[in-house]
Amino acid sequence: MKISTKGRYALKVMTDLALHNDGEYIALKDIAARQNIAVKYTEQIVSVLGKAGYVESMRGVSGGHRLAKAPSEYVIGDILRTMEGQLAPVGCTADIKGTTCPMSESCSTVSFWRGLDKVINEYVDSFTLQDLI
Amino acid sequence: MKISTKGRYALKVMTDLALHNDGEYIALKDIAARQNIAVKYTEQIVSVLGKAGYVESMRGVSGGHRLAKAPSEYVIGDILRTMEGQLAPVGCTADIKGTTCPMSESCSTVSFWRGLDKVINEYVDSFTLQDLI
DNA sequence: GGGAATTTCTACCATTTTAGTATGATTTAT
DNA sequence: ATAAATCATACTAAAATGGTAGAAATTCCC
Repeated sequence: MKISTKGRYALKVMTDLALHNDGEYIALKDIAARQNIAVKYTEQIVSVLGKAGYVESMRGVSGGHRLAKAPSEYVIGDILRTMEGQLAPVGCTADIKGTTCPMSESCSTVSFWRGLDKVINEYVDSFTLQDLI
Repeated sequence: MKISTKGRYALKVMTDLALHNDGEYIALKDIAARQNIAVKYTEQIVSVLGKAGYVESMRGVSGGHRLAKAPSEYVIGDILRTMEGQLAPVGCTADIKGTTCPMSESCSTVSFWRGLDKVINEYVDSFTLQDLI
Protein backbone atom coordinates (compact mmCIF):
# COMPACT_ATOMS: atom_id res chain seq x y z
CA MET A 1 0.00 0.00 0.00
CA LYS A 2 2.55 2.51 -1.10
CA ILE A 3 2.77 5.49 -3.36
CA SER A 4 6.00 5.02 -5.33
CA THR A 5 8.76 7.59 -5.41
CA LYS A 6 7.51 8.62 -8.84
CA GLY A 7 4.36 10.01 -7.31
CA ARG A 8 6.01 11.44 -4.24
CA TYR A 9 8.81 13.11 -6.14
CA ALA A 10 6.40 14.44 -8.73
CA LEU A 11 4.53 16.23 -5.97
CA LYS A 12 7.78 17.63 -4.64
CA VAL A 13 8.78 18.83 -8.09
CA MET A 14 5.41 20.44 -8.67
CA THR A 15 5.43 22.21 -5.32
CA ASP A 16 8.95 23.40 -6.03
CA LEU A 17 7.81 24.82 -9.34
CA ALA A 18 4.78 26.37 -7.67
CA LEU A 19 6.99 28.07 -5.09
CA HIS A 20 9.11 29.56 -7.87
CA ASN A 21 6.24 30.35 -10.16
CA ASP A 22 7.37 33.70 -11.56
CA GLY A 23 7.21 32.89 -15.25
CA GLU A 24 10.91 32.11 -15.53
CA TYR A 25 12.15 28.70 -16.56
CA ILE A 26 13.73 26.80 -13.71
CA ALA A 27 16.64 24.46 -14.39
CA LEU A 28 16.14 20.85 -13.54
CA LYS A 29 19.33 20.66 -11.56
CA ASP A 30 18.13 23.40 -9.22
CA ILE A 31 14.88 21.55 -8.55
CA ALA A 32 16.75 18.30 -8.04
CA ALA A 33 19.19 19.92 -5.63
CA ARG A 34 16.50 21.62 -3.55
CA GLN A 35 14.34 18.50 -3.37
CA ASN A 36 17.25 16.15 -2.88
CA ILE A 37 16.48 13.93 -5.85
CA ALA A 38 19.02 12.61 -8.37
CA VAL A 39 19.14 14.87 -11.41
CA LYS A 40 18.75 12.01 -13.85
CA TYR A 41 15.79 10.60 -12.01
CA THR A 42 14.19 14.02 -11.85
CA GLU A 43 14.47 14.12 -15.62
CA GLN A 44 12.25 11.09 -15.97
CA ILE A 45 9.64 12.53 -13.66
CA VAL A 46 9.56 15.92 -15.35
CA SER A 47 9.34 14.17 -18.70
CA VAL A 48 6.08 12.52 -17.67
CA LEU A 49 4.77 15.76 -16.22
CA GLY A 50 5.63 17.51 -19.46
CA LYS A 51 3.87 14.96 -21.64
CA ALA A 52 0.80 15.36 -19.46
CA GLY A 53 0.89 19.07 -20.18
CA TYR A 54 1.51 20.05 -16.57
CA VAL A 55 4.83 21.76 -17.16
CA GLU A 56 6.30 23.75 -20.02
CA SER A 57 9.93 23.24 -20.90
CA MET A 58 12.54 25.21 -22.71
CA ARG A 59 15.83 23.81 -23.91
CA GLY A 60 19.10 25.60 -24.13
CA VAL A 61 21.27 27.76 -21.99
CA SER A 62 18.69 29.54 -19.92
CA GLY A 63 16.09 26.85 -20.35
CA GLY A 64 14.25 24.85 -17.75
CA HIS A 65 10.73 24.14 -16.68
CA ARG A 66 7.76 26.07 -15.40
CA LEU A 67 4.12 25.43 -14.57
CA ALA A 68 1.68 25.59 -17.46
CA LYS A 69 -1.19 26.77 -15.28
CA ALA A 70 -1.78 28.50 -11.97
CA PRO A 71 -1.12 26.30 -8.91
CA SER A 72 -4.79 26.38 -7.95
CA GLU A 73 -5.68 24.68 -11.23
CA TYR A 74 -3.75 21.50 -10.49
CA VAL A 75 -5.71 18.80 -8.69
CA ILE A 76 -3.32 16.63 -6.70
CA GLY A 77 -5.24 13.48 -7.60
CA ASP A 78 -4.63 14.16 -11.29
CA ILE A 79 -0.91 14.49 -10.74
CA LEU A 80 -0.75 11.27 -8.73
CA ARG A 81 -2.84 9.31 -11.20
CA THR A 82 -0.63 10.54 -14.02
CA MET A 83 2.45 9.19 -12.29
CA GLU A 84 1.02 6.08 -10.65
CA GLY A 85 -1.75 5.01 -12.95
CA GLN A 86 -5.01 4.21 -11.24
CA LEU A 87 -4.94 4.65 -7.50
CA ALA A 88 -7.35 1.75 -7.06
CA PRO A 89 -6.01 -0.28 -4.14
CA VAL A 90 -6.95 -3.65 -5.62
CA GLY A 91 -7.12 -4.73 -9.23
CA CYS A 92 -10.57 -6.26 -9.09
CA THR A 93 -12.30 -2.90 -8.81
CA ALA A 94 -10.29 -1.23 -11.49
CA ASP A 95 -11.59 -2.49 -14.83
CA ILE A 96 -8.08 -2.69 -16.15
CA LYS A 97 -8.08 -3.39 -19.87
CA GLY A 98 -11.79 -3.92 -19.69
CA THR A 99 -11.49 -7.13 -17.72
CA THR A 100 -13.12 -7.46 -14.36
CA CYS A 101 -12.45 -10.22 -11.88
CA PRO A 102 -14.69 -13.17 -12.78
CA MET A 103 -15.59 -13.66 -9.11
CA SER A 104 -16.51 -10.05 -8.50
CA GLU A 105 -20.22 -10.80 -8.53
CA SER A 106 -19.98 -13.31 -5.73
CA CYS A 107 -17.12 -11.66 -3.87
CA SER A 108 -18.30 -10.02 -0.71
CA THR A 109 -15.17 -7.93 -0.34
CA VAL A 110 -15.53 -6.02 -3.59
CA SER A 111 -17.81 -3.32 -2.25
CA PHE A 112 -15.40 -2.79 0.61
CA TRP A 113 -12.56 -2.20 -1.84
CA ARG A 114 -14.67 0.08 -3.98
CA GLY A 115 -15.36 2.16 -0.90
CA LEU A 116 -11.66 2.41 -0.11
CA ASP A 117 -11.01 3.41 -3.70
CA LYS A 118 -13.57 6.14 -3.28
CA VAL A 119 -12.23 7.68 -0.08
CA ILE A 120 -8.70 7.70 -1.48
CA ASN A 121 -9.70 9.43 -4.68
CA GLU A 122 -11.98 11.89 -2.94
CA TYR A 123 -9.17 12.86 -0.62
CA VAL A 124 -6.52 13.39 -3.27
CA ASP A 125 -9.00 15.26 -5.44
CA SER A 126 -9.84 17.67 -2.64
CA PHE A 127 -6.45 19.40 -2.78
CA THR A 128 -4.82 21.58 -5.38
CA LEU A 129 -1.18 22.47 -5.69
CA GLN A 130 -2.04 25.85 -4.19
CA ASP A 131 -3.16 24.12 -0.99
CA LEU A 132 0.23 22.51 -0.54
CA ILE A 133 2.32 25.66 -0.64
CA MET B 1 -0.87 2.13 -4.66
CA LYS B 2 -1.92 -1.45 -4.32
CA ILE B 3 -2.95 -3.84 -1.61
CA SER B 4 -1.02 -7.05 -2.28
CA THR B 5 -2.68 -10.41 -2.75
CA LYS B 6 -1.68 -11.27 0.81
CA GLY B 7 -4.07 -8.67 2.13
CA ARG B 8 -6.78 -9.35 -0.40
CA TYR B 9 -6.67 -13.09 0.02
CA ALA B 10 -6.56 -12.79 3.79
CA LEU B 11 -9.83 -10.91 3.67
CA LYS B 12 -11.30 -13.57 1.41
CA VAL B 13 -10.16 -16.31 3.76
CA MET B 14 -11.55 -14.51 6.79
CA THR B 15 -14.91 -13.89 5.15
CA ASP B 16 -15.02 -17.52 4.10
CA LEU B 17 -14.40 -18.57 7.69
CA ALA B 18 -17.00 -16.10 8.90
CA LEU B 19 -19.58 -17.52 6.50
CA HIS B 20 -18.90 -21.01 7.85
CA ASN B 21 -18.58 -19.97 11.45
CA ASP B 22 -20.33 -22.87 13.16
CA GLY B 23 -17.57 -23.92 15.52
CA GLU B 24 -16.32 -26.69 13.26
CA TYR B 25 -12.80 -26.70 11.85
CA ILE B 26 -12.75 -25.98 8.17
CA ALA B 27 -10.13 -27.62 5.97
CA LEU B 28 -7.76 -25.32 4.19
CA LYS B 29 -8.32 -26.98 0.85
CA ASP B 30 -12.02 -26.20 1.02
CA ILE B 31 -11.33 -22.54 1.66
CA ALA B 32 -8.76 -22.46 -1.10
CA ALA B 33 -11.13 -24.12 -3.55
CA ARG B 34 -14.03 -21.82 -2.76
CA GLN B 35 -11.92 -18.68 -2.91
CA ASN B 36 -9.92 -19.81 -5.92
CA ILE B 37 -6.52 -19.51 -4.27
CA ALA B 38 -3.67 -22.04 -4.51
CA VAL B 39 -3.75 -24.34 -1.50
CA LYS B 40 -0.09 -23.86 -0.70
CA TYR B 41 -0.37 -20.11 -0.88
CA THR B 42 -3.43 -20.19 1.33
CA GLU B 43 -1.35 -22.07 3.90
CA GLN B 44 1.05 -19.16 4.16
CA ILE B 45 -1.74 -16.68 4.60
CA VAL B 46 -3.53 -18.71 7.25
CA SER B 47 -0.22 -19.19 9.01
CA VAL B 48 0.13 -15.44 9.48
CA LEU B 49 -3.50 -15.15 10.54
CA GLY B 50 -2.93 -17.91 13.05
CA LYS B 51 0.17 -16.32 14.55
CA ALA B 52 -1.80 -13.11 14.94
CA GLY B 53 -4.37 -15.05 16.95
CA TYR B 54 -7.15 -14.47 14.44
CA VAL B 55 -7.79 -18.13 13.63
CA GLU B 56 -7.55 -21.31 15.64
CA SER B 57 -6.19 -24.41 13.98
CA MET B 58 -6.41 -28.11 14.55
CA ARG B 59 -4.09 -30.62 12.96
CA GLY B 60 -4.90 -34.10 11.91
CA VAL B 61 -7.56 -35.88 9.97
CA SER B 62 -10.59 -33.76 10.72
CA GLY B 63 -8.58 -30.66 11.51
CA GLY B 64 -8.73 -27.27 9.93
CA HIS B 65 -9.23 -23.67 10.90
CA ARG B 66 -11.91 -21.58 12.50
CA LEU B 67 -12.33 -18.03 13.76
CA ALA B 68 -11.09 -17.33 17.26
CA LYS B 69 -13.69 -14.62 17.88
CA ALA B 70 -17.07 -13.50 16.60
CA PRO B 71 -16.97 -11.84 13.16
CA SER B 72 -18.04 -8.51 14.65
CA GLU B 73 -14.89 -8.43 16.75
CA TYR B 74 -12.51 -8.34 13.81
CA VAL B 75 -11.63 -4.88 12.57
CA ILE B 76 -10.71 -5.05 8.89
CA GLY B 77 -7.90 -2.55 9.34
CA ASP B 78 -6.24 -4.85 11.85
CA ILE B 79 -6.35 -7.77 9.45
CA LEU B 80 -4.91 -5.70 6.62
CA ARG B 81 -2.15 -4.20 8.75
CA THR B 82 -1.25 -7.68 9.95
CA MET B 83 -0.77 -8.86 6.39
CA GLU B 84 0.60 -5.73 4.77
CA GLY B 85 2.45 -3.99 7.54
CA GLN B 86 1.68 -0.33 7.89
CA LEU B 87 -0.84 1.00 5.44
CA ALA B 88 0.92 4.37 5.33
CA PRO B 89 1.01 5.39 1.66
CA VAL B 90 4.46 6.95 1.83
CA GLY B 91 7.42 6.06 4.00
CA CYS B 92 8.14 9.53 5.29
CA THR B 93 5.06 9.60 7.50
CA ALA B 94 5.55 6.13 8.86
CA ASP B 95 8.37 6.29 11.38
CA ILE B 96 9.71 2.99 10.14
CA LYS B 97 12.50 1.72 12.40
CA GLY B 98 12.38 5.00 14.26
CA THR B 99 13.80 6.96 11.36
CA THR B 100 11.90 9.85 9.89
CA CYS B 101 12.73 11.58 6.65
CA PRO B 102 15.32 14.28 7.37
CA MET B 103 13.47 16.74 5.16
CA SER B 104 10.10 16.17 6.77
CA GLU B 105 10.25 19.46 8.64
CA SER B 106 10.66 21.50 5.50
CA CYS B 107 8.61 19.29 3.21
CA SER B 108 5.29 20.85 2.37
CA THR B 109 3.81 17.58 1.15
CA VAL B 110 4.12 15.71 4.43
CA SER B 111 0.88 16.95 5.95
CA PHE B 112 -0.91 15.98 2.76
CA TRP B 113 0.40 12.43 3.07
CA ARG B 114 -0.47 12.26 6.73
CA GLY B 115 -4.00 13.21 5.84
CA LEU B 116 -4.19 10.46 3.24
CA ASP B 117 -2.83 8.00 5.76
CA LYS B 118 -5.58 9.07 8.12
CA VAL B 119 -8.51 8.67 5.74
CA ILE B 120 -7.27 5.24 4.67
CA ASN B 121 -6.92 3.97 8.21
CA GLU B 122 -10.19 5.48 9.34
CA TYR B 123 -11.95 3.77 6.48
CA VAL B 124 -10.52 0.32 7.00
CA ASP B 125 -11.07 0.62 10.74
CA SER B 126 -14.74 1.44 10.26
CA PHE B 127 -15.63 -2.08 9.11
CA THR B 128 -15.67 -5.40 10.88
CA LEU B 129 -15.77 -8.84 9.36
CA GLN B 130 -19.45 -8.94 10.20
CA ASP B 131 -20.04 -5.97 7.90
CA LEU B 132 -18.59 -7.83 4.94
CA ILE B 133 -20.80 -10.89 5.10
C1' DG C 1 29.59 30.04 -36.54
C1' DG C 2 31.29 27.96 -32.07
C1' DG C 3 30.77 26.69 -27.48
C1' DA C 4 28.38 26.11 -23.23
C1' DA C 5 24.25 25.02 -20.81
C1' DT C 6 20.31 22.78 -20.85
C1' DT C 7 16.54 19.48 -22.10
C1' DT C 8 15.29 15.04 -24.37
C1' DC C 9 15.64 10.31 -25.71
C1' DT C 10 16.86 5.60 -25.29
C1' DA C 11 18.79 2.05 -23.17
C1' DC C 12 20.55 -0.44 -19.31
C1' DC C 13 20.84 -2.42 -14.54
C1' DA C 14 20.81 -3.86 -9.58
C1' DT C 15 17.80 -4.69 -5.84
C1' DT C 16 13.53 -5.69 -3.75
C1' DT C 17 8.94 -7.27 -3.73
C1' DT C 18 5.40 -10.22 -5.24
C1' DA C 19 3.21 -14.30 -5.92
C1' DG C 20 3.63 -18.19 -5.81
C1' DT C 21 5.94 -23.72 -5.77
C1' DA C 22 8.14 -27.54 -3.68
C1' DT C 23 9.45 -30.65 -0.21
C1' DG C 24 8.94 -32.74 3.77
C1' DA C 25 7.95 -33.06 8.75
C1' DT C 26 4.40 -33.29 12.39
C1' DT C 27 -0.02 -34.15 14.38
C1' DT C 28 -4.48 -36.42 14.92
C1' DA C 29 -8.66 -39.38 14.17
C1' DT C 30 -10.02 -43.73 12.90
C1' DA D 1 -0.78 -48.26 10.69
C1' DT D 2 -2.63 -45.05 7.68
C1' DA D 3 -4.78 -41.25 5.74
C1' DA D 4 -5.75 -36.49 6.18
C1' DA D 5 -4.68 -32.49 7.61
C1' DT D 6 -1.58 -28.54 9.43
C1' DC D 7 3.16 -26.58 9.99
C1' DA D 8 7.81 -25.15 8.63
C1' DT D 9 11.27 -23.92 5.53
C1' DA D 10 13.40 -23.15 1.38
C1' DC D 11 13.37 -21.98 -3.36
C1' DT D 12 12.15 -19.35 -7.66
C1' DA D 13 10.32 -16.72 -11.79
C1' DA D 14 8.54 -12.42 -12.97
C1' DA D 15 7.56 -7.74 -12.20
C1' DA D 16 8.23 -3.36 -10.11
C1' DT D 17 11.22 -0.03 -8.14
C1' DG D 18 14.68 3.22 -8.13
C1' DG D 19 17.84 4.48 -10.20
C1' DT D 20 22.46 5.25 -14.03
C1' DA D 21 24.67 6.22 -18.42
C1' DG D 22 25.52 8.12 -22.82
C1' DA D 23 24.55 10.81 -26.40
C1' DA D 24 21.68 13.76 -29.32
C1' DA D 25 19.06 18.04 -29.94
C1' DT D 26 18.06 22.77 -28.81
C1' DT D 27 18.93 27.41 -27.46
C1' DC D 28 21.47 31.43 -25.96
C1' DC D 29 25.46 34.28 -26.07
C1' DC D 30 29.67 35.84 -27.85
